[in-house]
Amino acid sequence: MSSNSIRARVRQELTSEIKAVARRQLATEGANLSLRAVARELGMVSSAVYRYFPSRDDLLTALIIDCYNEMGEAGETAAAVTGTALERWLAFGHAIRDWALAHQAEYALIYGSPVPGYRAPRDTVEPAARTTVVLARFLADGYTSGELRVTYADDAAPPPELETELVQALPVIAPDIPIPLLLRGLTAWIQLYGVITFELFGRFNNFIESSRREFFDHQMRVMAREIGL
Amino acid sequence: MSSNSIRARVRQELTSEIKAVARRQLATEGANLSLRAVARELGMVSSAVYRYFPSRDDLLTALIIDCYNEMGEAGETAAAVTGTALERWLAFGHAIRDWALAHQAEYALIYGSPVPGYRAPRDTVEPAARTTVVLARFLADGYTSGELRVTYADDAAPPPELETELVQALPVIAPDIPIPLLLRGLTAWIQLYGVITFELFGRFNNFIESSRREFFDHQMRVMAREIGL
DNA sequence: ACGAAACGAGAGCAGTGCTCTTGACTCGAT
DNA sequence: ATCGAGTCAAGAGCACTGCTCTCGTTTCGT
Repeated sequence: MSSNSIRARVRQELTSEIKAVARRQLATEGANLSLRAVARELGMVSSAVYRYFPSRDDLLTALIIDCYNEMGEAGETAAAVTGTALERWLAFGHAIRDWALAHQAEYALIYGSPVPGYRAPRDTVEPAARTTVVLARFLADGYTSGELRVTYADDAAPPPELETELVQALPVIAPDIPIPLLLRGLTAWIQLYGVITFELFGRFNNFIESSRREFFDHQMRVMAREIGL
Repeated sequence: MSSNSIRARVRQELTSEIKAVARRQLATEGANLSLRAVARELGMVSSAVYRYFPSRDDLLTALIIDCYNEMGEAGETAAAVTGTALERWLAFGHAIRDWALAHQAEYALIYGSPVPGYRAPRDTVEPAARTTVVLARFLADGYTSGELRVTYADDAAPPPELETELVQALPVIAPDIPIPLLLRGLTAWIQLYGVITFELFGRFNNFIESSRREFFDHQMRVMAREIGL
């Protein structure tokens, strides 16, 4: 059978070996990592790498997909922990942040500036949505189970254009939650990644240095109250 | 006098011309713009550009400083508008967003992923702080004038390590405001740039498309209430 | 008017992504 | 066991990059 042939196995191993080396290079070179340097480190010639990834962008795509999946899995397992909704929310947030801190270059690759000239293929959108799906499910479950207790009494009503667009997107995001809760969830979503991005991209330098984890935790608790925890 | 010599004037003009071309290239090539391409577009040879910028990184630094100053100026003039504190807050936020939308590559350069291998020199920190200074002054003025009415009754107390670090940083950021207000201001600060970053980096694609301005406005109003407007 | 400094142009070096060709290897089917 | 097809690593080569150095020329301050 072809899938177990020597060639297929070697190909599989070499493919992940290339990705591993490329991810190590990502830390120092960022998105413009050198395919030739990867090949050099693996003791092969650059043209050989093209047997495994038809272009540098395809290698980047493979890395991006892997990173999205890793972060998504980290978020999923954290959110699946047993405990109160608040505990699960905090576990989720810290899981995302921990992964980002441990893989700064990878986080920059998937959540930082878009790589110029790179067009993300369709294969990336599903892995990219994993963490967002966790969050949406968290909101939906919390709402139907009653764990999220929010009163939207003094919420500013969204302008009609925004509301219709949100209603339109609701079925594919988080069905059966009210628009005000979705808006608050979006605030929390943006805040979560906003804090991480600011932290990793140096916005807290010479300002918040030793208590960044505490700051993140505080912001996540503020957002927890925002979504009704 | 040397500052009025032909050479000095030509040098001044060519310097800004190089920066202008480089910024145009920024849109298509991002942070890895080509010094040679810039030179080519200006009809000179690549080595000539090195008379004006000793390295590509120095050219990037010049662009970064210019961008910080432009955005800072946009924020300053917007915040100086006459009106209620809420109006000034909204004007500030939209000014930042408008500048970012009009200069997407430039925004990515200063607020996106750190350029690998690039170390920002000291000259950049003051321009970088301009928008933040506007915001800090806004908080301080609003607090002393009583325009910001916040009750911190059910605010979660920050952990002591975070509080001491914030107290330590308070004098250089926004003197004479209480820590709870500073924390809420940080939330608003992060949210402002978080929404813009998500919008520009494609996080809203296939989700919020035509009502992005309304969404941003809504988030800014949520944050306005957060800081007591 | 003269020496110094600044300047543009060109050649050159090492590196890059990518293509094409060449020869060796492995595979599945006969 | 053999043989054609597909796969592989290697190398040469193209156009590009940042950067350095040298070489005449121009401009400056004195």
